[in-house]
Amino acid sequence: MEEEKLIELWEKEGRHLSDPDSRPKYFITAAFPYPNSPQHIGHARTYTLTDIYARFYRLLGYNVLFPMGFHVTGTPIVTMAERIKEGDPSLAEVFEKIYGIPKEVYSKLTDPFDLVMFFSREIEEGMKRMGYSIDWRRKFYTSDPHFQRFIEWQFQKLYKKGLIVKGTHPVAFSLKLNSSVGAHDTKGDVDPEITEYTGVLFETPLGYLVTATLRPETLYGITNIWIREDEDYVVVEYQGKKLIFGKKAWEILQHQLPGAKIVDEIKGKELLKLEAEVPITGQRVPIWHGEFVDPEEGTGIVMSVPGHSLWDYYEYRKHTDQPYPVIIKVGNKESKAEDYFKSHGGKEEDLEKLNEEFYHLEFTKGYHEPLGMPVKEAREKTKEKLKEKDAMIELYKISNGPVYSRAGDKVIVKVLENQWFIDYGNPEWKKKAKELLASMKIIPEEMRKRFEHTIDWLKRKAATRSRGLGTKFPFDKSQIIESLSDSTVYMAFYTFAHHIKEFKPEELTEEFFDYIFYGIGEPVNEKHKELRKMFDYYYGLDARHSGVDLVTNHLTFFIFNHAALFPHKPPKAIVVNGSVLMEGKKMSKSMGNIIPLKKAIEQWSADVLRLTVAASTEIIMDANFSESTARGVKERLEFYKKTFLTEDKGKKDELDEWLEKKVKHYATLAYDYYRAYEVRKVTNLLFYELFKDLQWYMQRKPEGKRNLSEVARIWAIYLSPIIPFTTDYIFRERFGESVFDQTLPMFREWKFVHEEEFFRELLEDIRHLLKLKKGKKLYIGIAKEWKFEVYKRLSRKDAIKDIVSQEPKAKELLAKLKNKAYTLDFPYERERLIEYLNKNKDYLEKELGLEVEIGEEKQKYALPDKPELLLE
RNA sequence: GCAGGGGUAGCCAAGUCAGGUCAAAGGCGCCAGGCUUAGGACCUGGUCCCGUAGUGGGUUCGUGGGUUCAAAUCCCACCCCCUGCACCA
Repeated sequence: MEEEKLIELWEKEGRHLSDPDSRPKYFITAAFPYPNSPQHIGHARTYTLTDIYARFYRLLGYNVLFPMGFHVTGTPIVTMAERIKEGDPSLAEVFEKIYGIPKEVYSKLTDPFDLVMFFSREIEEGMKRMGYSIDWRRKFYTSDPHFQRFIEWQFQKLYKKGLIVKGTHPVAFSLKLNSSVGAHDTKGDVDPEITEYTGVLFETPLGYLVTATLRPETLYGITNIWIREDEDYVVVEYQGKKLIFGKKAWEILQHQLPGAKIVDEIKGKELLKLEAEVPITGQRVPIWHGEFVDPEEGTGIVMSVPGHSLWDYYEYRKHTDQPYPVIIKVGNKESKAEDYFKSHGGKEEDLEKLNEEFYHLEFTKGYHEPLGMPVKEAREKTKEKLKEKDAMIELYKISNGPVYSRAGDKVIVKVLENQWFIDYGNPEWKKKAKELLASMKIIPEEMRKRFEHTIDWLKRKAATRSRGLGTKFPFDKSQIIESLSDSTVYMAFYTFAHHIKEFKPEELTEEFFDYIFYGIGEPVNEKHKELRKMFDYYYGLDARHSGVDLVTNHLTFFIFNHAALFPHKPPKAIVVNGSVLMEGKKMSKSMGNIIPLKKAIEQWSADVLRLTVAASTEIIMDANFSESTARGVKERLEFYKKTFLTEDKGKKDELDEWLEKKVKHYATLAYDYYRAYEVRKVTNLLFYELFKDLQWYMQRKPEGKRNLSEVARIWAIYLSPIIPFTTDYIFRERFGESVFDQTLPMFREWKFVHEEEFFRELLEDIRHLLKLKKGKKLYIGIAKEWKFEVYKRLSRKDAIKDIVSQEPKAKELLAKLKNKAYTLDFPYERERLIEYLNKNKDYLEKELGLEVEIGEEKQKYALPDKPELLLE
C-alpha cells in the first residue's frame, strides 16, 4: 500500500521534526487523547484538522511544531482496569464487537499502566497511519515524573497568587466505593445531579426542628409542622446549635453537616407535645403527625403549608376544618392548593403529579403577597432573611435519583470538608482571563460569546480528588490533582519535553521551571539554558485545536491558567470544530455505529477519511460520515491520480489556458478560505469543482494532446494539507520531488473570465433545446452590437436612465432583464466571442451531429449571454 | 430556569454577516435513458406547480407583521427544536 510507504519515507526524511531555527515558528496543538480505549473515526476529526493546518503553515514557510502526548490521569483509566479485572461482561460489547479486540488481549489489561501502554500504542499507530505530521520525539505521558514536577510548579504558582483556596463542597458520593462518583462510576452511566434545598430551623424547647423545603417562601403560610409519631428522632449538635432530624434521614444527612454529633434521641410522640416558633414571622405553630411523611426523605420533618401544597392540604383536612392562610396569587386570583386539587379531579393517587404542576405554576406565575413580589424573587428574599436570622442550613439531594453506584449502593450527597479549589471566581483573575480572550482569535467567531459567558459564571472548581491517577497535590499529599486541572498549560511542556529527561525529576524544582519560563534566577547548566531558549522560541501557542465540547471546561481553564501563569506568552488562537456523525446519527455504543479508526483506514485509506471527516463540511458543523460520501471521495481521488499520472505532452492551446486560469482562480480563493478556516470551500473548489472542469477538458481534448502538468502541480500543492498521501505520491511520481518541499504558489486570479466558460454554457443550452426538438441545422444568432453595449454599461453600473436616454431601444431590453439589470456582470466582448465560437465550430458540429452556422440574430430574442438558437 | 445555537424543497445541507445574476449550490433518495446476461457501480437528463422551439408565468425558504423599487437574507413579535449548566474526561 502506497500510503504506508510514504509514511516510512516521511519518517526517514524527518519531515515532521521541528527544532528552533531562524524561521518564524508556528506552534499548533490539539487536546491530547485519553488512552482508555481505542480511537474511532470521531476522534480523527480534530486531529486531522490540526494536521491540515500544521501542513498548511509549513507550506507557508513556517517552522511548524505539532506535538502529541497522552493524558493519563483521573479515574476512568482506573475504573476501566478494575472493570476488566472484575470481568465486567458489558466490556465484550465494546472491545470485541466494536473494536475487534480479542478477549485474551484485553482481559490482561488489569493494571492501569498496562492499559495505558496498550491503548496509547494503538492510538499512536493510528495517528501515524492517518498521516499526522507529529513530532513524536516530544511524546510524554502525564504520569511521567518529569511532567508531574511541572504540574507541581503550576500549583505552587497558582497558590502563591492566592488562586488555590480551601472550603467545603457538596459532591455525589458512594459510601461503598468511598469516593465521589461521576457518570462513569454509576450503573447505566447516569450523571448524578445535585440540587440544593433549604433546611428551615424552627425553635422548640428541645432544639431546632429542621424542615427541608424547596419553597422557603411559603413559610409565611405555615399552619403546623408534620412529623411521624411512630419514628425516632435525633438531636444533633452542629455549630453550637441543637438541631432535630429524623433518625433515618440523618443517616444520609450526617454526611452533609461535617462535625455534627448526636447528643440525644427523641421518640416522635414526644415531639407532638411541643410548639415551634416560625423564623421571620415569630408565629407559634403546633406539631402534628403526618401519615404522608417519608422518614427517609429530606429531614423527616415537614413544614405544613396547606394553602400551597396539595399534600399538606390533604393531610390538614384530616386534622381540622379550620381555615388556613393563602399567601400567593396567580393572575389576580388567590392561588389555593385546594382549588387546584379539586378542579383536577381530586383523586388521592394524582396528588404527587398535581402537586408538582401546582409548584411549577406558582413558581413561574405566582405573586407573593406578604413580600409583595413575584414568587421567584420572594424565594431568594426569604433565604436572605433566614440567613440573617441564622435560621437555615443548606442541604443537598440527588435530584435525578435514585442513582446507584457501580458497587450497588445508592449515591448520596456528601459535603467535603477541607476541599481544595482553584478559584476561578476570583474577580481579578476573571478580568485577566477576559482580557486574554479579547486578544485571542476565536474560530469560529460565534464561539466567543460562549467563552465570555463561561468565564463569567465559572466559580470555584474542585482541584483534587482522593482517587485515581495523577500528580499528588502539593499542599495535601493524600489528594491527587483533578485531571481537568492538570492539563491546562501542558502545551508549554512540549517545547522541551524530549530534552528535559536529561535531568533527574528531583532536579526539577520550582526555581528550575521559574528560570525556563520567566528567566528568573541562574541556569544550572548549559542544557538548562537551552531549555529556556526552546520555550522562548516556541511559546505563545499559535493555535489550540479542540472539539466544541471542551469550550465550557478545558478551553476556558486553558485561558484562565495562561492569563495567570503565562501573561508574557499568551496563546493566540483557539480553533473549535464539530464532531462526526455516522450516516446522520450520533455515534454511540448502544447503537453499535462506531467505526474504529483502524478498520476505517483499511477500508477507505487515510486520505479518504481525512477528506470526508475533516474537510467535507465547515469547521464548526458536525461532519457526516456516510458510505456514499466516502465512496464518492475515493472515486474522485482515483480519478485524479489516474489523470495526473498520465503524462501527456500536448501543445498548450486556449483550452489549457482556460483550465490553468481556472485552477489559479480556485487557488486564489482557496488561500483565503484556508486562512478563514473554511476548509469545506477549499475542497469544494479544488476537489469537486475542478473534477467537473477536468471532465469537460478531457471531453474537449483528446488523449495525447493534453497537457496537465501545471494544473497537477498547483492542485497537488494546494491540496497537500488535506490529502497528503495522494498529492505527495503524484508529485513524486510526476515531478521527482516531494510536494512538501514546495512553497505555496500564490495567484491573484480573483475574477475568472474566459470565452470557454461562455462556450460551455452555450453547449448546455443547445443540448437542452435538442431534447425538445430535433433538426439538421443549427443557427446561432449572436445579439446585436447595441445590446452588448447596454450589457457593458450595465456591468459598469452606469445609471439606468443614462443608458436609456442614449439608447432608447434599451428600454425593452431592460424590461426583459427586470431585477437582473441591477446586478448584471457580463465580461465578454462581442467580437472575441464570435471569433471563439467560429474557432470551435467544428467541435460543435462533431459533438452535436448537426450543421452549425454562426451569425447575427435573426429575430429579436437574443441576449448577449443567450444567443438565439434556431433549428431547421 | 439561565446561556448559546438553529428552523431552507421528499431527506441531509449551502446561501443569511455585506438585500438584487435565488425556484435557491451540492449530496442522498426517486423517475427516465445509456452501459451491462442481470444486479451493483458508473454516465446523461429530470425531480415545487403550470406552460413550452429553450432564455416564460405562478407559489415557496418556521408563523404573522413591517422596511424597500426589490427580502430566504434587514427590523419587530410569536411558535418550535437542539446543546451546555461543572468537579467529569
